[in-house]
Amino acid sequence: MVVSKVRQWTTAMEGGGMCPQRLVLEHVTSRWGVLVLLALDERSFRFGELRREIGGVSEKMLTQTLQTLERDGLVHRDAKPVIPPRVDYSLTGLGREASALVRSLAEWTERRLGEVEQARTGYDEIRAAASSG
Amino acid sequence: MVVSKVRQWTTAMEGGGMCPQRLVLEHVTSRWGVLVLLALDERSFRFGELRREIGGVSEKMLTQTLQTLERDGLVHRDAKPVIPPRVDYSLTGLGREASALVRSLAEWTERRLGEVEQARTGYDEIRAAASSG
DNA sequence: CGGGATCCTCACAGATACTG
DNA sequence: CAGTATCTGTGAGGATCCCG
Repeated sequence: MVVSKVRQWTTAMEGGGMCPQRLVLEHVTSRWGVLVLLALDERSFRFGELRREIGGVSEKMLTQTLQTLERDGLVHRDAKPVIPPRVDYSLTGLGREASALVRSLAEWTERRLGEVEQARTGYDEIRAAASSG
Repeated sequence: MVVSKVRQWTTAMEGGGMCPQRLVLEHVTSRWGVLVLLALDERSFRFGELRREIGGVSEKMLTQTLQTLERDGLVHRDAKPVIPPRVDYSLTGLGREASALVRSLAEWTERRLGEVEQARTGYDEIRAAASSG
C-alpha cells in the first residue's frame, strides 16, 4: 500500500508544482469535476444539455472541466461535424472507475451529513460559550 | 441511491452557497485535507510534527484545515495545558471512515496514473499536430 | 510550541463578446 | 450550438508578527 506514505503526496511540490497523483485527484474532486462525473455516469450528454443538468456552471468552467477530464482520459468527446455543431460527452472506462469512487465518497457524505452537522453544532456551541464567558 | 440525482448536488447554490454535502466533500478532498487525513490515519501527530510530515503547508492553512476537520467531527484535538503547549491530533471514527474513502481514491489515482499520463500524451500530441498543420 | 490576527497576491471563477 | 478570447473580481492560500 504505497499511498500509506504521506510523503509521497507531499514532496516535490516546490515551485508551485504538485505531485502528479494529487493533480489527478484535484481534477476528479474539483467543484465541477465531481458533478460532471456523476452526471455522465447516468448517461451521455450534449454540452448545453450537461450545462443545464448541472446548473450554475459557466460555459467557460464546463468547457475547462470537460477538457481537463478528457485530457486525463476520463471523458470521451464525440464531436459530430454537422451544422449546428453537436458534441456528445460520455465516460471512458477509466472515467467510470473514477465516478464510482467519487460516488462512494458522495454517498458517504450524504449518509454522514447528519453526524457532521451535529458535530459542527457541538463545536460551535463550545466556542460560543467560551467567547462569551 | 439518492446521489444518482445530480440535481441534488447542484441546486440551491445561489448566493455563493453550496449544498451541504458538497461542503463536506470539499473539506475532505481539499488540498491539505487529503494529506491531513492520510497522515492521521497512520498515527496521531502533534501540530508541528504534522506540519513537517506534510511539508510545504503554512501554519495558517494547517490550522485552518485542522479546525475545519475538527468542526466536521473528523479530527480530534487534544490540547494539553502545559508549557510549552502540546496539542495532539487524531482521527475520530467518522474521520477514519472518510480517510478510508479518500485513501481509495488516492490509491486508484496511483494505480491509474500511468494510463492517465498516457491519455494526456495522446491528447497533447493530437492538439499539437492540429495546431501545426 | 501552537495558533490568532493581519496583510498581500495571484490563480481561478464568472461575465461578456466573438467565431465557425 | 459549441466553443474561444479577454477582462475583471474574489478569495484561497502564503508570509509575517505577536501572544499565551
